[in-house]
Amino acid sequence: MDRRQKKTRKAILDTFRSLLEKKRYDRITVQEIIDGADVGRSTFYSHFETKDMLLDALAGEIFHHIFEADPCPWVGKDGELEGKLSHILWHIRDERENLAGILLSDSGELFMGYFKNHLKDVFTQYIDNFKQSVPREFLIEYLSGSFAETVRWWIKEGMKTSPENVAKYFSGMVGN
Amino acid sequence: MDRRQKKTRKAILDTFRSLLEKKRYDRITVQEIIDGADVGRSTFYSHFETKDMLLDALAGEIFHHIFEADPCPWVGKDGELEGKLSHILWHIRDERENLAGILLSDSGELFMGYFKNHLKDVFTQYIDNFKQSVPREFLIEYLSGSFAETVRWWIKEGMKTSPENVAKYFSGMVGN
DNA sequence: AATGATACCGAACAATGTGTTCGATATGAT
DNA sequence: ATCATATCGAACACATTGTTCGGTATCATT
Repeated sequence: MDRRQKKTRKAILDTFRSLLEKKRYDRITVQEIIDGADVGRSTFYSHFETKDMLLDALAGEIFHHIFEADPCPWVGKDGELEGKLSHILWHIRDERENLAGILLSDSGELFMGYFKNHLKDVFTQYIDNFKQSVPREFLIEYLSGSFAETVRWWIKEGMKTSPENVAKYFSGMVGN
Repeated sequence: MDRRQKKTRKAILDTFRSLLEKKRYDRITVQEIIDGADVGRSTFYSHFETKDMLLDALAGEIFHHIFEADPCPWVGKDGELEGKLSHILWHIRDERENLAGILLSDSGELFMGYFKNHLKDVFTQYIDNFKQSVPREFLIEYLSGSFAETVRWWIKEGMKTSPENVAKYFSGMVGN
């Protein structure tokens, strides 16, 4: 990828990110973004068709590290759900500067949506181990929402608890 | 209140509501609303300062019946949390035509936010009965989110289960 | 260092939406 | 019947959007 492209792309995403921490997504204008990034109007549109696609791109970059990252040595047993969650929590802590500002912002709900979608994939993979006394689809929806909410709380509280304990914590919360 | 005011207010709110079922909140323009409601531009702004305030008004009307309504005879014990939740679920079922379209729409997350805020008040009232092995604030946040998610699932599934069973269901889910 | 490709700039553009104002009209309450 | 006021509708200045295009700067390659 051309250096110039990388540079402008980064400038746009960074500006967008910092704007998101200050005001709601739908009040942010393309004008503000290109002013902040010091980029021409046409340049912006050559990188992103829409403001929505810029949002997708940002969410993608943020959650990529957390969910697509290679398995880490420092987290043990990865076959079980609790291990996987703990693994995810480690990555989240690594990204806390990037996540905190955004998940706790006015547009936080937006990113919670992306977050929950990723989590749904995870739980979909790991949920077979459970005996399902409730509909599978609901269980996945429920667990994703609950875990996302738990993480947001964790971040808001300053991540005092260790990832492993949060995972245990959560497991205890949802029972089974 | 003047008949004319009531009429236009209703026309605006109804149009807005039906637009919300078709497209995302932030893509809806005032122009579309006043066209649909067949109302003059200045009239709209004499009723609502902002599109956001229109949203507030709509959310207020929808959730008012559910949360502010008088205690009902057909629901028994109201002192306990499960009874209260069951009570709320009854009201939700009464409002299902109004709720379903909106909670399951593209702007559903927006209304889930309002919903969760109301629930937070409820849980805040009823939570003292619990021994708190986890921070109270988190517990409230967690329960509100979980219950809201449960309700959304309930609505999506066509409300086959009875309110009492959903309440029990939920209680079982969160343990304690 | 020279060359060709291409990413960027910046100005201009039509189109659409916003929020306000104001006099005229219609409909309400009494 | 009278007075108050809600609505209309047109006009307004202004902001935002998304596109176009010729010129300029920067890149990768040889």
